[in-house]
Amino acid sequence: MIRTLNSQEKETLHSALKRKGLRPTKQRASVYEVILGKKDHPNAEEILQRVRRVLPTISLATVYNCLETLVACGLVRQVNLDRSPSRFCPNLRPHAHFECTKTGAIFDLDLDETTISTLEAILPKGFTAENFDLSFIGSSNKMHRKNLNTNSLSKQ
Amino acid sequence: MIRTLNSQEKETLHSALKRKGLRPTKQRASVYEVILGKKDHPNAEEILQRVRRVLPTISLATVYNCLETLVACGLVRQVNLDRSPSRFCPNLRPHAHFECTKTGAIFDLDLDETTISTLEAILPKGFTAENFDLSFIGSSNKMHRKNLNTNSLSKQ
DNA sequence: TTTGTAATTAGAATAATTCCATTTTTTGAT
DNA sequence: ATCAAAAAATGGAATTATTCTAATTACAAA
Repeated sequence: MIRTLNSQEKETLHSALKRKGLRPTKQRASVYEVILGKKDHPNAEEILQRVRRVLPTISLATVYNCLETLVACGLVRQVNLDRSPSRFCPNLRPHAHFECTKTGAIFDLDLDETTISTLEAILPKGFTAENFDLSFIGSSNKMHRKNLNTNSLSKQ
Repeated sequence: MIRTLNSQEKETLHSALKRKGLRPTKQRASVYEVILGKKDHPNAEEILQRVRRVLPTISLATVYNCLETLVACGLVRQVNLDRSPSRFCPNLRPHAHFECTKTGAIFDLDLDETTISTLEAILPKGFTAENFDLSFIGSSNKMHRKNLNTNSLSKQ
């Protein structure tokens, strides 16, 4: 069940790479494809397993290289929860993460404008944030569906 | 310049340990002392260096053990920013962290009730958080004073 | 005081990630 | 197309934070 990039996604990838003078290799495309294909916040090792179904000889080092490139190009986000291996996420909207202690599932929680303003207001004068990270840990009654193709949830 | 625990701090430590059936050893007291003494969010290695001024033979493994114990007792908090080594913090009030990209300094940003409510309101129905982590990365014009004995800042 | 339990210790082991040297691929100029 | 230069991929070694293990030491209660 291997999803391929549609032409719009391909264009997004190619132009983001070109903007930085980087080449659109099949390894980079496959890693990007895997991250878009199943939005379950996989780590590098899991991404390696999935990419190998298409490129059986890709190495873990290359997966790390591709991930670094995709993050630097702003195409995917690196998510660090506590000290567990970094996970990767294609959701570029402002959002928080929720990790369910029962299932291990990670959900995106989209943030509305009001909430974002409240977060910005936490900063004292003289502080400028270029980025923030917000995560919750707890339990939820949402099932962790194997093929969930979005896990963004909003309030209510 | 070695600070020692005052009687109230000693009492806090001893009773928190006793509640879990753990012993108040000099290693645990020293690690706690170091974390209270300079609120600059040191990591395990930095804590080792500081504790060794008092207990020259303490090992890194013991520092890790003591930190785990103190965190489990709710006396200190473990702060993970990205994938850098865990840091430790004696501030038990609800707060966020701000890491300055210029100086590396980490500041506590205390959160008021309204902000905490806004954070809780991010969770959809069916989600219950037992904990959250909020951190900012950016730059600030606050100096990183070597002997800053508090780094909590509030809005304004 | 012994005696069992807990804590400390040094060093080995682990795990995620990065680094390094080599090979392969791609690009652009001819 | 052909070749040279640059970039990327590769496998394996190195690094780093942390945990584990086995042995020793300290402590508390009987």
